[in-house]
Amino acid sequence: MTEEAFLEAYDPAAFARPALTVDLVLMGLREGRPAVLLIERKEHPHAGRWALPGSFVGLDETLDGAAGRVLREKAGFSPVEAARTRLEQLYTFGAVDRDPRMRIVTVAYLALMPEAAFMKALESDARLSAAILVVPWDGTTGGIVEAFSLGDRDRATPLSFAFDHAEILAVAILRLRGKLDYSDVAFALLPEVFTLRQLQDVHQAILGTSLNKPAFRRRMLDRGWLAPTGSREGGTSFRPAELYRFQEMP
Amino acid sequence: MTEEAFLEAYDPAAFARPALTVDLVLMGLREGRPAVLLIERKEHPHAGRWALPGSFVGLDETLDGAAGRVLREKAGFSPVEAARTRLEQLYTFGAVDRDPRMRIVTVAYLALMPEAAFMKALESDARLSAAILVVPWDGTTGGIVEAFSLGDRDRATPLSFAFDHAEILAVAILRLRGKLDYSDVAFALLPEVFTLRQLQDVHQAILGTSLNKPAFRRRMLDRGWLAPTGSREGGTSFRPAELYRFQEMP
DNA sequence: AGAATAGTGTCTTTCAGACACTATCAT
DNA sequence: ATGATAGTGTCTGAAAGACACTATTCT
Repeated sequence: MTEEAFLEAYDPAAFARPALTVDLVLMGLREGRPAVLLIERKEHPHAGRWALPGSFVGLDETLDGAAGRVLREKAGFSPVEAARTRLEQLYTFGAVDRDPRMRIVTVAYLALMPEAAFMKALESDARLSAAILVVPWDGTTGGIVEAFSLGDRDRATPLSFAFDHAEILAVAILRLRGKLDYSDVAFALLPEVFTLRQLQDVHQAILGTSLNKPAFRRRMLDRGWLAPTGSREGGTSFRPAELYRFQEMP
Repeated sequence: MTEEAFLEAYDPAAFARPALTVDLVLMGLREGRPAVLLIERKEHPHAGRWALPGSFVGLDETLDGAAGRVLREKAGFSPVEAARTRLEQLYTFGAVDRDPRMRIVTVAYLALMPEAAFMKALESDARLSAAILVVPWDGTTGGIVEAFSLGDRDRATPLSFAFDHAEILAVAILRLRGKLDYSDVAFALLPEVFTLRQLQDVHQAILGTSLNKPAFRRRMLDRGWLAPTGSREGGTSFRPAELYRFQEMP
């Protein structure tokens, strides 16, 4: 916009333009590590490789709207579940040759959900598979993200990604790490009520490091985001932990 | 991409698609505050309002490439200057009605430059004007950005923005604040060599707060990003300060 | 000498890391 | 009682804020 020569282009079809899609990093936690939902491509190009679920952006929907639609159409979320999922724009990828068929620019989104919703989405659509992400801790640089099928216990054969989706995943993990301790992203990966131990596990899974227990508890409780529910977890064979609920800053 | 029904769309013109642009927040510092370069719109819509420089994204250029082209074509940067300017993707705005003429999605970029380059760009193109940004310090929320013409010393009449460009500016300021103390963004607003006082002024201008001098110096020097040049600033009527140069982390 | 800022020494407070300790629950 | 984890008290060290002080340059 703000183009002087714009008026000449008033006919929307006058100029060739890139196609626009959204691609979603559907992220949850499995086995104490970040995990994503992927689709195995059946057609060319990149047949047999793993891709993020996505869709074209319609003329009459916002980017967030298109991302929400993918959540419902491709991950089997009900409108209520989709509204409860934390959806955040990540970055826009526009390399000229990122798709060999034609010029496609994609707006990547990060969708965070608790483990239960992650598993439900996985089961809702046979095309979806879950992959565990293994991210080397190399400080702040992009780093290479490796993904392994949930069944691949030995982490023997890493999955290969379609298009630039490995890059998108690397950006997703980095963003998550960066926002972890000043925002409330971690709570989007937890159920409604949770223990402090679970919260610490989430942080550790995202950071890929272990954290000091007393310091972590102090920091979390001092922040004022946690409201004790008064009840305790059940089903343990040891002392059950207090359950907390996330509540906005006052 | 990753659309099953994709093959049906193999004809690039088959589906109506949003137009795609880049818009640039050309940012420098003036009078100890953040300032941006804006273009006053002459045509409808939003004639008389102030807009960010931007352009459509060509089929054969990347997003970063299109942003660099705007830098050269609209801000009069030479290729060398453009390459030296720090250009960073900010966020992608896709509200359906953000442009009344047609559906346009825009990828916003933040371009940071030292004061000299900022003034040179301002003078290179008569259509460009500089505006001082006044951002209320309301913690982390979006907040309203007000802009005033460089000549408007009393800050009497705020400029009104075209399209959603006020929102884009708010995101830009917030991003800058967020990255200020873990990244090297501040150095992009300073000349090659600079004093610690100038560095502190940049931080204060972006944050909108004043900072503790000894603590600031300690933090900056301990980070290891500053290399003393051995020479001192000139032209002062008092003790001249040591000049430093930014150098990457080892 | 005086003015003005550069640059530092040090005290205090705050907070993270570490470790050990106590508390509580199921079996 | 035992085992296992929840949860806390406290020491230590690192780093920020505050304040006052010294240092250096120009006029």
